[in-house]
Amino acid sequence: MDSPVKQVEEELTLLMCRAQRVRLHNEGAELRLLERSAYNVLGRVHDEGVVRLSELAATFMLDVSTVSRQVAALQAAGLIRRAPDPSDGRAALLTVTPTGRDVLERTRAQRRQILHDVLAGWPAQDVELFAGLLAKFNADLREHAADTISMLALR
Amino acid sequence: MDSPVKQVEEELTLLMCRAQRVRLHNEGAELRLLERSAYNVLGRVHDEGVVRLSELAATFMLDVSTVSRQVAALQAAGLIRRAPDPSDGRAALLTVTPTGRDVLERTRAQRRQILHDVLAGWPAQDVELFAGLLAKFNADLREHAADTISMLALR
DNA sequence: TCGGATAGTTGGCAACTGCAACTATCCTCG
DNA sequence: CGAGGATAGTTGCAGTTGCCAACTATCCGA
Repeated sequence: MDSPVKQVEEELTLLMCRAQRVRLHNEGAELRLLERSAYNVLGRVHDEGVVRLSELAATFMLDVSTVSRQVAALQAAGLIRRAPDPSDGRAALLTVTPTGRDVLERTRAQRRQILHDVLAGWPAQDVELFAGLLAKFNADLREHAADTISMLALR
Repeated sequence: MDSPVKQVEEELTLLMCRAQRVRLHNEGAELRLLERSAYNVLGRVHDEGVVRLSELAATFMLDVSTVSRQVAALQAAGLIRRAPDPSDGRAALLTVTPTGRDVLERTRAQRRQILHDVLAGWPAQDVELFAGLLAKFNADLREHAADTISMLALR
């Protein structure tokens, strides 16, 4: 096994472990933003414009049932709207409400600011490179979905 | 907010969400390997040689209580050994047992193989670049630990 | 029109996490 | 040297996330 792959594996492992953190108790601040999971879903719905639930699940490589609950919560909070799909009575089309859009924008700005600070010492070129490689990696992950799942999850 | 940072944020978000997958039911295969969390901890202990629990927690940016339980499980499974720290009666020094080492090696080989497949189409140079940037990112994350936590977890 | 596929939902269960409270040990300072 | 604060870990408690399986409703091809 060649060494760069080994290093990628190690670094990804570390990064993913860190990402496991779950934020609780986020009430209190008047500007209460979004929880991790909600942010992911809301952000995706926003970027797609209109999506189906099953499409979201595929993107995130999550079970539809998982996404179903997250969407339900977002809808209850008034951040997402579901409209019946005129072409398929089983499906629902998800869109972001104005409120949802507003909350998302604030959350994103905050995250980007933090990331901006973390990357402050990086040459602009490296940031671009990193962005490109991450994008490529995500794309390839999705193509190898079946294998990938075993890797991420570790069977 | 400049665009490359934005893209990094988006790609990381996607990647992290995918990493949320938790694998259950991993019994069945005779070569039952490690679960995600256990793999992370075991791998780190192995690489460090000897570590304290609190050190692990800092590396993963997790609460010590969380790591405490993971270590306890690994110990119960006979993959990790704890020895009292001769220089500090409160602390314990963690090391990997021969069995643990064996299981870890198998798991790692499998993961690397999968990653190898995902990265099959990449020029060797890009893989190296990616590895380097990930490492740099992880290092910077740890320096900005306080901010980082809010970002990963989303407050 | 009937039966198999598809979109989502819900119930049940396990894994992770964090915080707070608690024990045991360490260490500094009077 | 003894007291009190800091530090290493553990445990109780509760919340989030995730998967699978079973179920409903709809769609679509024969």
